[in-house]
Amino acid sequence: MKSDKPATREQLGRTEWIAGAIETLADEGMAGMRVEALAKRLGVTKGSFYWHFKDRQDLFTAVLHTWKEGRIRDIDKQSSASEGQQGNQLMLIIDVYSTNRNRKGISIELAVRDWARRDAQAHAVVEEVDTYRLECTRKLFVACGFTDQEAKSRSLLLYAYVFGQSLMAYDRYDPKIIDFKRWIAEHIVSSR
Amino acid sequence: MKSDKPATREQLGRTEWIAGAIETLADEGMAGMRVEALAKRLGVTKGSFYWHFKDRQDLFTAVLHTWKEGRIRDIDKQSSASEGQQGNQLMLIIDVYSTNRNRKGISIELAVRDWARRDAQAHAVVEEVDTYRLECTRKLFVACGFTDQEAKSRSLLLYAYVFGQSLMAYDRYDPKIIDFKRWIAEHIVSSR
DNA sequence: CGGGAAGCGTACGGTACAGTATGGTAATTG
DNA sequence: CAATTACCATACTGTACCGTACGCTTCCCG
Repeated sequence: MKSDKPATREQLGRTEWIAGAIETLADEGMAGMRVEALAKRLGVTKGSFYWHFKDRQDLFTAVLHTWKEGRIRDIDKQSSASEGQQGNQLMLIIDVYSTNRNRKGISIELAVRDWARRDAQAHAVVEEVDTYRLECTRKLFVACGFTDQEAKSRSLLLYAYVFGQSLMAYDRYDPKIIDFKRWIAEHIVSSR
Repeated sequence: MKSDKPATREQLGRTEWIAGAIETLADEGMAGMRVEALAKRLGVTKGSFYWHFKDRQDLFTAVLHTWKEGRIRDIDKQSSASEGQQGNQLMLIIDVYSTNRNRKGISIELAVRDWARRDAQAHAVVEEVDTYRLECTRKLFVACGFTDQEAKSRSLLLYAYVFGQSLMAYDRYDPKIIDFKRWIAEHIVSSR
């Protein structure tokens, strides 16, 4: 029987494997999601992996599920704005994805989205997350006084911008890039 | 000696290999850029590949160079707007990257950008292309009457939006998505 | 204390791929 | 026509990986 209280385990479980896989996904993308490479990273061999997982696909499914749950939780946290602070909250969402403070999160985000371009399962998860995100920001925009249509448009613009921005190489474009980013954020959240 | 007039060749050259590689890049990403797989696609064996290329990296470099040249040409073409038509030209640029009409081009774009996240050479090429694009749209925005600062901000927003938009899965968000896209395009090009 | 199960290491077969070596063929050139 | 060259196929080595089979250890439970 399984111990009811794993408590302070020293051995690996699915959780640790999934966490390691997500780390690797951020660093190397799907190309790094190899059983033996992950095992090396965790300091074990693949004997452990095939104990906890049926095969690679089993891990992939678990990674997607874990990522989705994490995103949903983050979105819920970001959407809980006190009355009258919805505008600031939207600015904060943009900020989280526009700065280097969240480097790892962005890397995972991009890796999963690239994955989703060729994998139906990943695509479905991204679609769920996107729908949830767009819906939550829509409510924030509506709370800011925009019509439902405009709120939806601005939500789409907001997320498309932050994801696309993290794909570009604009470092040498202009040293005042930070000012442009602020202008854009305000232009998305407010009217001009 | 090399024939001065290759004329109607039936054999493969670097050009055909590069073209096939870019096709594969669009379909499968960097994961598909394998010598034997590319050879199969072209109906030859890797004996041909290692005649025309030193190694894989040689092909990669050539692919990046070819892609860059193509982008520069496209950008030049897009930037040559007749007087007073710069606004429409900007709308057209958004349209090209927002519709399924340019599916392959977008796929290549995303594949190269994902590549650039882990490869310095690809990153440098993307940076050149981005800088060139941002500069050209900046001029168009300036021609529309915006200040230089605002023109730069809008250029960054424009490209970040189109790239990010092609990363998202919003098909089930709202059937009127096309209206939202139009609103966004106008909001980026004009003021509100 | 004996036995079973959880958890992991090791060894193996099979596949896919990079790169090299070398051979074959058709066209070109002297 | 003989020799060279461009171009490609084939065969081979070495590596990396997936998945399986099986063995070893540690712990728990009766």
